[in-house]
Amino acid sequence: MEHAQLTEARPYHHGDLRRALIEAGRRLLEVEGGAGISLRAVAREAGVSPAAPYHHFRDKSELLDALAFEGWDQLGNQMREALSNTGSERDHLVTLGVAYVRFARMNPAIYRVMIDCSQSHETMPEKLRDEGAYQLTRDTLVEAGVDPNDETGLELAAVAVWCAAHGVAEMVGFKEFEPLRVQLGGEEAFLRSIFSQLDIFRPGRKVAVA
Amino acid sequence: MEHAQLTEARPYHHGDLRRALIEAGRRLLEVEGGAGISLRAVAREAGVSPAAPYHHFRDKSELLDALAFEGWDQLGNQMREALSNTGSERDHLVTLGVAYVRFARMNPAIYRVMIDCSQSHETMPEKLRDEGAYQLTRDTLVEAGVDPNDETGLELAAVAVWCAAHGVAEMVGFKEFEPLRVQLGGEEAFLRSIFSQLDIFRPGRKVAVA
DNA sequence: GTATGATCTGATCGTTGTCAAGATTGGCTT
DNA sequence: AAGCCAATCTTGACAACGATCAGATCATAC
Repeated sequence: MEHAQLTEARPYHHGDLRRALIEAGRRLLEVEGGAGISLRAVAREAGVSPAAPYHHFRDKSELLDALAFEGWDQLGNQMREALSNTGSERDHLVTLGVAYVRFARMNPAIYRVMIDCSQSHETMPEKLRDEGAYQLTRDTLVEAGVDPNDETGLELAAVAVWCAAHGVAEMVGFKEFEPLRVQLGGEEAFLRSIFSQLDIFRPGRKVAVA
Repeated sequence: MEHAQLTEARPYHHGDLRRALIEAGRRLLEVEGGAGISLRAVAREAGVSPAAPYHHFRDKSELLDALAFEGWDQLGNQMREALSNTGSERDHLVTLGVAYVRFARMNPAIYRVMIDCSQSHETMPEKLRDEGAYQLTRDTLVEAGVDPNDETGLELAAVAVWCAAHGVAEMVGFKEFEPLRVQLGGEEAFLRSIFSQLDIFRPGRKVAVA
């Protein structure tokens, strides 16, 4: 939150650069957007030379990984908070989905970094899977009636929820949907409507996972 | 499909460069992946100087736009084909979704370019909306029982389907899901299972669009 | 057959990711 | 307390990139 330490008498060895770089990166992502993030720009923003980051990150991609990690952490917290701020009206899943999409839409550049990192690793972000939103989703699914002993079914449902949330997060901002958005009474109502529509893929009933 | 025309006697004024650049770009996207696509590399692949493309595209982004355009076109065709190759088993929507995801997974770099371009324009790709998969989806939705006179509901449903398909396309490749994929009997079965799960967001019944 | 305008090249600029070599410094050993 | 070591930071460099511009080259309209 506080400004950088550029103007102050630069300490010879910058107390904790790694952290400063991460926060500089986050600032740049929020302000400049995803395009304006170069390793050099991050170093510049943190007040160090262009080569300094290489003592804390092997790659540019490793810096991005760190930014992504923080992003998933923050997202998890926001979803947890959203869940605890809601009454027990039984549509907890929608609450989670709305929180997810809301984060993605309010921090588009950071969210893009998160997704790109995951995809380049071909791996689900640990912060999501282990302690974050994924567990939250599974719990909520069980609470919503999914058999907790049917691990396959539970995993499948969680994947589906995540896929849907991500899809909505990335597609819902297009200008073409603006009329729909206002007609439905704003972004949140729009999101809820979309999520409510997501039964359309179901040709039969509750699928047996065979 | 055929190789480049580097080795031949270079025509002084390259017959139709614009087209050659697009196809060179497509080749690079397929082979090198999304990272290895630079304007200079495309020019190199097409056998022209690094400045040549600027007579046909204002920007690098304009070249990517053209690539994205072709991608959406190709995707539309594949979905149409998938639909016509299927019996009338009434799960046409799932067929469409599977075709969509299949394209995205078999051409990941191109698909990424498509999505990035759309997002940077904050606009739905015209090839999708006007003559492509979107209309196809709407038709299939009507066929599946959505009231064709309820424009709002129809649009909402189509958005939801697209969101879900995109989400699945981008999330379904993670290694964590490999056991699930084999357990369910391969990629297609996995996809169908996920799509079948997508009723979980529905807390009530068929949503009234107010 | 020549002028015009479109197309292509070469050279160049500013920026980026990355690396190697040298400067600086906090902390451990004795 | 002195001195050394390894971690940290800077300087300088390199290749590759996007972009621009002056000039060469060609197809074509007149």
